[in-house]
Order: sequence, then structure tokens, then C-alpha cells
Amino acid sequence: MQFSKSTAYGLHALMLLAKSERGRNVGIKELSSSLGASESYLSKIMSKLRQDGLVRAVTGVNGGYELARAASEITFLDVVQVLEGRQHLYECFHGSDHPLPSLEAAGDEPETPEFAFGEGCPVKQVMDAAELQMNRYLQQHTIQSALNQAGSCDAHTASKK
Amino acid sequence: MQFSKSTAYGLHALMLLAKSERGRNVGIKELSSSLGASESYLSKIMSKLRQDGLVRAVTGVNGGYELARAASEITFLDVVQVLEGRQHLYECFHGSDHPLPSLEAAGDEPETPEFAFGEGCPVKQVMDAAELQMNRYLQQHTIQSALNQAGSCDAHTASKK
DNA sequence: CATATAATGGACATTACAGGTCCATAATAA
DNA sequence: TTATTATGGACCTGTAATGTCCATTATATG
Repeated sequence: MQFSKSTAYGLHALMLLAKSERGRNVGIKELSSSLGASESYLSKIMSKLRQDGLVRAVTGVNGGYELARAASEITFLDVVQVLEGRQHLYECFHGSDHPLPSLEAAGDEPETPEFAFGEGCPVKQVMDAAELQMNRYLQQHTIQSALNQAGSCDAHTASKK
Repeated sequence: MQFSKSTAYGLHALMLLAKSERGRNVGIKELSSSLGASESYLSKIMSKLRQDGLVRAVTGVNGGYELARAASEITFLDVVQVLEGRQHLYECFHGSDHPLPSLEAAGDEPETPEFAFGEGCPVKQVMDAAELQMNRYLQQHTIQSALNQAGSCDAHTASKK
């Protein structure tokens, strides 16, 4: 299990947009050369971010992208959910369309002492709660807060032009 | 990003082993029929769990698997790390062998105000910390605790044979 | 010892999906 | 009108997850 590269690219792209002066559009060329990603691939990612309302895009000359709202209002969770999808990280096998284990044996097979799968499943409860811990953290951190963090302990590269 | 099916199978297999009487070996046939997985596939998973010391296996007649230590000493994190690997969930693209963005421009291009990637990267700091939140939760929950949880709110299926 | 049982590990097949490219189209500023 | 720039569809590719098969090893039992 790994976060996709798309998420890494998306997060970094938003960091760049947050840094650029407000009102100025940043083109895909600039973004892709800064991040070392191809224009075609990165534009797919930016497109998703736009569809979900995280960035605005304007086509044509001097077009490009800018944040759709303040960097302090864009959480890491927002970005992750757009680029990784909103399904749960954990599913008890056969994504719920599968009949429960004890269907043909209506009580005559004592050697299958099964707990409930799917929703009531204690394994799923733990895994979902674990995911929640992570998501809560991601929701508490924004593009802006990460930017501040970078500015404080990493001031040498964050020189303001 | 999703947990693999292997993790789901592995966790449930351990739950079954924890339920079975101590000292009794549970064979792959029994496990696979209970979980609805093929014997061949599930045995691969069990093999991994054995190599990492979570279960013991004995070959031959009456052989099978049992927990290598108390169910209360096997955390969800243990299982996840065996079956998902121990790499970080997040990597800043091109796993650190890539030169930093500002290499050809030794100070003459003010339009690439880049922060450090890799270790110092503020994005990675947030993502790693988020992962840590999840892992901490997984470490605090064990096969035994999940079993208890199941017993309390799901007692109808957890009848002791 | 012989036999049935059962896990192991290697090799291999299959599938799904992330990663990545290309191109035709639409929108916009100059 | 033209150059620029994002969009979205189609498509290709590599790799990892999933899954099967088989020969081997180990063990209990008769």
C-alpha cells in the first residue's frame, strides 16, 4: 500500500500555487518543469483538482491555474481524497456482494464459528478507526500550514525571490 | 490506495487461530474454507506470517498453524507490516535518487522558489506524521482486543460451539 | 518401512491499475 | 486570426497484486 505519485505531484503543485502571487495564473509548463513531471500527466492531475474545486483554471494565453480558495482552507485530506479516491482503505474481501460464510450450513457445522464480516466485523472496525486517525490528522493540516512549517525550519531555500 | 486482500485474509486467519483451542493446529483446508480463499493463495499468506514469527506451522498429519504468541501480543500493526511491507506510505516522487529541481539554475532563475524535497520536505513531514497516527492506533489494537470487541457486541455469532 | 497428510517454495498465468503519451477540441488574449 | 493553454478521450505500458500448479519436505500413524 502506497500513496500514488499523483498525490505527491498534486500536493507539491498546490504548494507552488500557494507560493505564487495571488491573481497570477501558473501554467502547466511552469508546474511540470518545477516538479519534473510531464505536462500531459500533470495536467490530468490538475484537471482532477479543478473538477473537485480545489483550483481554478483558465484556458488560453496567460492562462493557467490558481488556488480556488485560500491555502489555509485546503486540507491535505481534501487533496488525498480527490487523488486517491474516497473508498475506505480496508475492505473485508469480496466487497460486500459475497454471501456470508455460513449460508449452506444452517447450523449443522459447528466447526465454522464465524464472526460477522462486512459491517459488524471487528477487524473492519479496527481498520476503519485506524484510517480515521490518519484522516483526522490530514484534515488538520493545510497547504498553508505546511508552507509555514517550511518557512520556519527551512528558511534558506524559502528566500522570497 | 487500498490495503491488499492479503491483509484482510491474514487478519481474519489470525482471528480464527486465536479462537481455536490452544495447542490445536488449524490446517489450511479449514482456514481456506472458512475464509472463502483458495488453499494455495492463503498458504502463501500464512507462510509470510510464519516467516515473520506471527504463527507457527507444523507439516504432516495433524499439522497446521497456531499463533506463535498470545493473541494479545499480536498487534494489527504487526500484521499490516508483514503483509503490506514496511516502506513509508508516502514518498516524494523519484525516491530520492533524483537531483533537486534547481540544479541548472544556480541562482539566476527567481521563478523557481523551491522548497527541499525528500527529507526536509514539508509535504513529506505531514504525510509521514499522518501515517504515524494510523500506525499508532494499529499498534494499540491486537487480535485479542478485536476478538473481545466481537464478543461483546456480536455475541450471537460468537457462541462457543 | 510405507503411506497419507500437510506445509513450503518456486515457477508461472492472469488481472487490475498506476503511470504515462498523444491528439483533437475548446476557450481565451492579443 | 493566431498563438496559447487547458480539457478530455483513447490508448499504451509496466508492474504489482492475485491466483494456480507442482515438486519437495516433513510428520504422524499403521
